[in-house]
Amino acid sequence: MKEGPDFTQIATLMGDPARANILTALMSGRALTASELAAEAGVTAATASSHLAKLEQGGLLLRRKQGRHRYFVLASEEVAHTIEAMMGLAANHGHLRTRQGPKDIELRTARVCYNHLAGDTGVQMFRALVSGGHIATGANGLDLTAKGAELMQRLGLPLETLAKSRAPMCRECLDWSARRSHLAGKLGRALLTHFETVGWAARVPDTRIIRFTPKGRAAFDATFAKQD
Amino acid sequence: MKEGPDFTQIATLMGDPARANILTALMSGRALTASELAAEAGVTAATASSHLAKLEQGGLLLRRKQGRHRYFVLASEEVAHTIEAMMGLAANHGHLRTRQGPKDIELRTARVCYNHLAGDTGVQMFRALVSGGHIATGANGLDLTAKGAELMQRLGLPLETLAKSRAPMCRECLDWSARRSHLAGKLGRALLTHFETVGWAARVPDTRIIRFTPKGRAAFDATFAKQD
DNA sequence: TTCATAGTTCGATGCTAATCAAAGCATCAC
DNA sequence: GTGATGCTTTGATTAGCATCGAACTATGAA
Repeated sequence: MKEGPDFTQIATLMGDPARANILTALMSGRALTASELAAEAGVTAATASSHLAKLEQGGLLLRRKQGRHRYFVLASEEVAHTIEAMMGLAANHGHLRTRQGPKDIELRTARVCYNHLAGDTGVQMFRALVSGGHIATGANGLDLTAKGAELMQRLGLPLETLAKSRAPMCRECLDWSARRSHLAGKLGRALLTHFETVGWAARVPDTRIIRFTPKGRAAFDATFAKQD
Repeated sequence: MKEGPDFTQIATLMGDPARANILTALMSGRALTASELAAEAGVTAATASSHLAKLEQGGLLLRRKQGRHRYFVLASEEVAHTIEAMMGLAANHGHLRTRQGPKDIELRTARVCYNHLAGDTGVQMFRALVSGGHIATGANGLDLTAKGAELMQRLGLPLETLAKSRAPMCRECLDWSARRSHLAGKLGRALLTHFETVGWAARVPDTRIIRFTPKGRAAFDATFAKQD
């Protein structure tokens, strides 16, 4: 018995409310300082510092020193993916943090998941890319097709730069709200960045919400048409 | 802030060593009794009972009453998937439970993940199915192609029966040891059952290990050839 | 019926870990 | 330098919870 890796430490780290708040805040993909995270978690700086040390030690967070600030980010996309999976279980079981408000609806419509687009809009994009034959399952998992590369060129994504790093181009990430896959990986990140750069969408400050402009929404829908 | 579902309860449930042992044991996909799980977790029946109640309450387990026994199983494939993700993080960070022994190697070669085949062998099968065009990404995620259906017919899988339930036919599950996808979903389950039925492989009692017979291994490799 | 086995509930115990205030470092501004 | 800000360390306090033995309930066997 007792087969397989021991995940108790990781689970314990995620199981404390203050630490869960910290992790949730970092799901926005932004680097936040220790003080910001303390406020986010609703604890004093001392307590937060202790939590952050543990999270870093446990491999969930990375710490970057910059002047007298310490910035924290999630350690990897895999960590983000696991957190989304946990949120999925929680949502499934009715552990929503708040009553469904307008904010919650916006979250479900479009939000940041670590560094890529999630929510209904993210799922819509994923399905459109698949249906259009722009991404397809290859021997190494999901990958960009030639047709897909063409589309990205047309949109103006710097594919050559993306190709340089060895990280996977496409990854699936299970969306906690829509309960379907959306696109993660380098491409997912690049697309979200692109939408922000060209002004189709912008993040609502201090939240994970992404808000599309009317024009941006129209352009997005034209590019990634809804599937039945 | 505090956006998204609150996963602290779920994480806390997974974060206790006794409960983690219980969950790990149930990753074998078998239904185990309260006493068996108590032994597995290394605690008394009283303690285990308390843990099992909490796990059921938290939606991670299902309880089935049968005579004077209570059988427990994981509540869903999604729960299994989340646990695998946590194991992936843990393995990545060196929290292996034991030093790499022969048992560990067997686990990495072929094991049960909830109800389907995982480990190198599971990954091999997944890649072969994808390369051979037997499964492909469709609008609703991974799906069996016509060519794939043909293969399954040839193997003798009861596709009609499978098609009846509304659960997804194919799902990807990230393998904690190989760090690649293997096949879950109804098809994944049916294939593993098939291998056992036709005697290609058998479970090692009281473990998650699956051991292939020499003949079974040969047949498996012929059907699902290793990819580069 | 009587005994044995499976599981749950209860109460007591003890340990772990979250928390904060205060003091200590480190960095920046002046 | 002096003061201010950001963060960490230390030590004391406290609350929660895992644990077990023992009593209790339910099912099955003889």
